Amino acid sequence: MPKQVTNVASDDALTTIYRITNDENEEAKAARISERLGIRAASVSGMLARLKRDRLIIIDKKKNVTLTKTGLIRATQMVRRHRIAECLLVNKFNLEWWRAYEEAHLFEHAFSEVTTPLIVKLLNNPMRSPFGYPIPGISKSLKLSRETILDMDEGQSALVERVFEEDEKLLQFFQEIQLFPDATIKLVKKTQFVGTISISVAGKNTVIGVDIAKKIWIKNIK
Amino acid sequence: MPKQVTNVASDDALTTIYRITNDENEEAKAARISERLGIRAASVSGMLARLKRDRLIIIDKKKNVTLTKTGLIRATQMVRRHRIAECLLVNKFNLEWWRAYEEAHLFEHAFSEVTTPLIVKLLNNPMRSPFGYPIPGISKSLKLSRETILDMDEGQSALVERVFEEDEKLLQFFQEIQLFPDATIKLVKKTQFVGTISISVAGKNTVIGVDIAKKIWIKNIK
DNA sequence: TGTGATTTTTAGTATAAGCGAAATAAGCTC
DNA sequence: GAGCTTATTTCGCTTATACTAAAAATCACA
Repeated sequence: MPKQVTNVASDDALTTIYRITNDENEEAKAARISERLGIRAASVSGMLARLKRDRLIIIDKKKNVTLTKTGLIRATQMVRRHRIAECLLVNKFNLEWWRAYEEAHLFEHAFSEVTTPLIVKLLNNPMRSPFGYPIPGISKSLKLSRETILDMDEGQSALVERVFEEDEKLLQFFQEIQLFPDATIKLVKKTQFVGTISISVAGKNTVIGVDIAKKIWIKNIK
Repeated sequence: MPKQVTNVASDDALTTIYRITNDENEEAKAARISERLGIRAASVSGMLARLKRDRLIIIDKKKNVTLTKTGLIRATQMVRRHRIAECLLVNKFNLEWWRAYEEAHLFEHAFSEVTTPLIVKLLNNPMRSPFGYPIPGISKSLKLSRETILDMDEGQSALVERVFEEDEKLLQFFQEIQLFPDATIKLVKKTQFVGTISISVAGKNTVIGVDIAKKIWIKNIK
């Protein structure tokens, strides 16, 4: 047998596939996975081959990766642990919000069948992560909004549902302007021809790029 | 570069060497490390070669392994994290005492420079692990007692300082008879010629083997 | 000192993870 | 459809970690 200590790498790959297909509703192509995991395309190719061999993923004719039943179970478990870890870190350890994603990445692999329920209990059954994502669990998980700021019209307001969580610099920016889940956001001006959008959060105006706008999902537009 | 995700295996080896030499005051031979890590002697040989190459250990003429300055720093850090994790698990997560060693083994690798201080704060600067071991830290750590039950005479009492923590079955037994750190233990009868010792803990008598007796360190004999 | 028993090392094998370079395959655009 | 560009795979290499089997070195003690 190989080292067998941890399956960190393959679990991470499964998690990434889950996020792309499930949370972002995008096609999971090898190139995308490569960017997200920060490893070379050639390495992803090998990784996908192993995951396929182990029947954790399926690769269709168009090279899109989807999780098999088993793969989905594994990925869901890891995502669940990750988000529980984020709650633990922020709510109990008082970790700075913007650091939670990366630090939770370390903790998710430490959670076991034995400890996870204890932590869930301590946290009082959290339903969402600090970034607004539902925590998949025993019950069916909450539905994700697919609308982003780009779907708003000028003058409309909405609630922030969730934000892209994998970029600490971006999270720090969100923190600065107090753009958190459940914050009210108002679209002041759309100037997509220059690639920017003016929003107002917590009484202050800010200009963000279109790419960033796509990373802020919202709900209850009015 | 290699995979580089974690150095779990070599960190574990360093930790084991630390425990054997420091906590148990024994000679760290490859054979012993092999037993503790649960890997074959040949694998230990390779591991030690790597650790030596990286100047984390020294192997003397008698094949005893000791940590270098760098190795000691690494090992101490891991032991520290491990014991903090034990405290967290038992005191905050309400994990069963006897499970703490193994579960903490998973958590220790999750603790970072950023999160460890937060957890220490939450735990209010713990000085000892649930099994009675000092938590090495910034300040010089507490001195370890080298006396075990075997050093007591019949009729004497003492306080349990610490117990061997790496065997869940044994820990469950300790829990049953309520033999915890700080418990008072009385040596009722020494019958070493049959390899057993009678002790009294929490008002109840129990007979244990000599090998087990060596795994209960005590202090304040009177 | 000799001789079994224990320990340690060597040799050879395997797997997971990565990498770079180069070859292929797929998509697009004109 | 030709030709570019991007994506994916293949090839060849590397390292860490384990294993088995066998050889070599050490120990223990009679």
